[in-house]
Amino acid sequence: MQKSIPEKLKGLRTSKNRDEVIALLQKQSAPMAVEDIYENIRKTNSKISLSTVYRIIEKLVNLNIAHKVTTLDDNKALYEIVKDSHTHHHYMICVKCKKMIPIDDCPVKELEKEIEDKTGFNITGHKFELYGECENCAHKDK
Amino acid sequence: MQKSIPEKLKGLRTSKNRDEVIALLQKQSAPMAVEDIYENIRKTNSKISLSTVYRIIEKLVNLNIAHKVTTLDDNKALYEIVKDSHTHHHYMICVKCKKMIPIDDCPVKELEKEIEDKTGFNITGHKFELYGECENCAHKDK
DNA sequence: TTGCGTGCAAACTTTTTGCATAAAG
DNA sequence: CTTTATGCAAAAAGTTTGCACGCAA
Repeated sequence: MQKSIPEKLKGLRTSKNRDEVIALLQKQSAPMAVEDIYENIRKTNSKISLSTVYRIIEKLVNLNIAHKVTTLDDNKALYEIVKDSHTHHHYMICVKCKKMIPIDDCPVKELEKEIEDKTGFNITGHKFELYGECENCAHKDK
Repeated sequence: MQKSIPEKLKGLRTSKNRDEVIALLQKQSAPMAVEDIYENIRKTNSKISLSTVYRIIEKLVNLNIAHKVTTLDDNKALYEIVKDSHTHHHYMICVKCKKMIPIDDCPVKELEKEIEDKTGFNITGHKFELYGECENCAHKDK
């Protein structure tokens, strides 16, 4: 079982900024860019700085509270809250509208075990993304 | 069936630089960063410029000769020659030594079809990467 | 001769860092 | 008090662009 976020934060000083970043990420259904996190928080907390957001994100990733997600079309990193293993999921990314659509559960788990046995690699994580046209975009144009 | 590289290049002017980039990428078993391509080619062709490499890579990606690969630990893009569907493969990335180890074939194909049926998404590509410790690093230290 | 491909330098974007100050414990 | 967290500005790192020139066709 995974530790809860408050457990993972144990030992650190409290920080309003950090709490706001966590709360914001928890509300999202798709990963967010650092810049977007910054601008969003800025609406209600005009003092936070971009470098603080970067530093908070770095910490959250180290504590395994957030994950980095990378996409093929974008040079900037996206982040999302780590889901525990049975809510953990992946995304389909529409190559037209760029929407990221969550896939309900993770279909990779069994594969992972198989490959582990076959190769002797000790697998601790994975990344899985699908690209294509979402229903909306497939119906439009053409 | 896929078009061959010379077929894909049809219509473009010949370019020594582009040929060297393609030849270099074809020799690799793991994807390369633009900077590495640049430095490698520079050893024998001291005149090529970094922006030319970027422009060549952009063209190769548009022509579907090369692919972009993104990894979680690195902010820079990596590129590799597009493999046709039956040699197409994925990587296990060692979180310690950062080595990228190819997984022989693509175990995702069936999954893809399944998800396509279930969701109505028209899947055109995917990304699949495994993270963990390679055999070497697992034996070392600890 | 036309215009694609290239080198060079400058601009841009994203991320990291140094330093002085504020706030937490 | 001591140390972590923060803001600001500057620096780095990666990528893109403008311009003039060379070379392929």
